[in-house]
Amino acid sequence: MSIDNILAQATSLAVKSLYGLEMPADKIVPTTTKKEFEGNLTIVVFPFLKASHKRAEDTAQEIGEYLVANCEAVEKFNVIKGFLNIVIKPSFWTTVLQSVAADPNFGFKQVNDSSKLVMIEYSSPNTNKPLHLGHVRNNLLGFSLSKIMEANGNKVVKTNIVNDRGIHICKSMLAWLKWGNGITPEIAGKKGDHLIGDFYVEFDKHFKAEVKELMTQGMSQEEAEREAPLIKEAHDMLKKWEDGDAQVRKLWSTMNDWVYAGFDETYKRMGVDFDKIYYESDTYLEGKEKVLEGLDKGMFYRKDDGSVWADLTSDGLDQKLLLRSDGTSVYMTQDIGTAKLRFQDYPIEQMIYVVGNEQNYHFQVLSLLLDKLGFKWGKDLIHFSYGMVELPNGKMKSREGTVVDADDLMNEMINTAREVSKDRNVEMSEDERENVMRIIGLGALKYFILKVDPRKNMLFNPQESIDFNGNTGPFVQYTYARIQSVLRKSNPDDASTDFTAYRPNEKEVALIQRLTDFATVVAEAGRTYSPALVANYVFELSKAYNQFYHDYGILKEEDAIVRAFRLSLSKTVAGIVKRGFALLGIEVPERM
RNA sequence: GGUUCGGUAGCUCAGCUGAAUAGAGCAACAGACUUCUAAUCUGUGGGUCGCGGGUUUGAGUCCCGCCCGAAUCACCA
Repeated sequence: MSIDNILAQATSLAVKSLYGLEMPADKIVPTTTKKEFEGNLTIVVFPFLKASHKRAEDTAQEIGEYLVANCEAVEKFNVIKGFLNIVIKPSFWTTVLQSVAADPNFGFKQVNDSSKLVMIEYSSPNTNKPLHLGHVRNNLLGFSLSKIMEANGNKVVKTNIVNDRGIHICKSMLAWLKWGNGITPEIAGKKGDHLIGDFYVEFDKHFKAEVKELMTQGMSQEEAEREAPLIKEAHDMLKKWEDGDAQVRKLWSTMNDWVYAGFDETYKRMGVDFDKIYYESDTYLEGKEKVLEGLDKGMFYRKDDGSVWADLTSDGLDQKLLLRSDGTSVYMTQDIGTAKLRFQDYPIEQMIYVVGNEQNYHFQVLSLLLDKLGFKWGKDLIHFSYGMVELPNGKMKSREGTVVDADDLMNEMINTAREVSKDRNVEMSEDERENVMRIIGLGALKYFILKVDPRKNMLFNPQESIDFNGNTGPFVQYTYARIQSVLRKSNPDDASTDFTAYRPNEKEVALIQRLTDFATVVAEAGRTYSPALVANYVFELSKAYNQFYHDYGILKEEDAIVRAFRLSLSKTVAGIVKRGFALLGIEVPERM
């Protein structure tokens, strides 16, 4: 049990015994005492005044006296206005450190057979272009969320739904046929996803030219965009694809395989993975079935033109199209189909979709529809909605060439890490150096993205935003590397020295207190689906450690007991930093 | 217009279920390396928490209204 709980329970007993007030312990939340006052934890006594019928100061005084007399851990207290500042016995903190140090799973809940099964969908790329900065945010959030859910005792299945069919894919295919001259990723010396992306752009270029030409001949823009020969060809191709035309299907699968090879490389570099991948080409027909089933049961209705709709007006929403008049699927239908397959494959108890906030309405509707269709988790599905990444001159626009490519970005970050560290002389092999630069570069990128509240749009300034000092990934990584250096140089005998009798000083107590916060933060991050909480916590912990490191010697300390204590403290901090960063999908280097 | 989400220091952001004088980082300025890693540490300046009401002993936080910004409201995905 944590010190917070102990104190809360003792206080609960105190107000019961002093004032006859029934106040459950979980309603009393001791806070960390502000650093300008003496004390470790503070209890605000205002809520008790109605029962005590005394002034705030007197009430605090009485509770303080009760705690000193009845609570083992409390040493003394002071009162300022309605704030009861409590000093915990220093010896108590030593025990706390020992228990945290001894528990490699401190703060995590066990996953077992009866754990809840949570499926998390993230990434969800299209196969017509490479991953960009928006996907980076998505991937990092999704992966981190899966780690956080696991740490909170859930079984997690990470999944990805690949949008591998549709008109946009046909555009790339068509462009490749027309202008590709049989080129392959091998011949081009280029990742497959980038190659296909180039053809998508190529299509757009020619298409625009055609539209422009038709418009000079007097067509309106909409008309021209509909009548352009290229788009007609693309539509023909889509029709052939849907009819299962062997040639088109073969080209389709070849080109998609190129893209998947490219994606795999990017995912691997980024450090994210999936337990199960679904493809829209497999799921879109399933959705249609499910919708027709719903139509039979009278949940949906058919218009005169044959299209099928859901009426959601009673839920405060609109009419929503589910099948086109020609019987083909729309986006919503596909998501229903995917849900159906997933439900067949796994006993899902909770579903989390990591998808951008431009889809908020879509998921509101999806939740209602899945619920109507009888999916247990439909009503309570979580749309983990995150904001867009903006650039200094606005949004990313592929047409204007302002898309930040994921592969380029990661390479740039690693190069920056090399640049920043070129004057440092930490000895390591070339292989290790390369790996460390990778860890630091990616760490900077991941931390930068994950420390921000996911709901907010975030600004990415390639020149200025990525810093390696201050509140950054490398700052935290440095703290870890620094501790490892100390541990490497320490005397093994110190590790076995008993320091139970040691009474830690103020800075040390503050650090231990921070360490115990880890459990609270992990739980809170799980409850609110917030990697940012973990990121900010690990930063605070690192900062507290760096202050301690600056003020006190560790190996330099002559007293063997103090030395042993500080080594244990350092080692424990490093452990929590490493585990905290692991929740974010960020690695830590042994030296840097 | 409807719905959803944002607005905190010059910039980028914290601020959990209400609590002490609203905090970090960057940028600016001034300091600390013969020392366990200075990617560090210390200090200074910088705020009408979008605006106005309300609830409360107490509001950046909760409620109402307004202003500004974003997303969305397709037989696109």
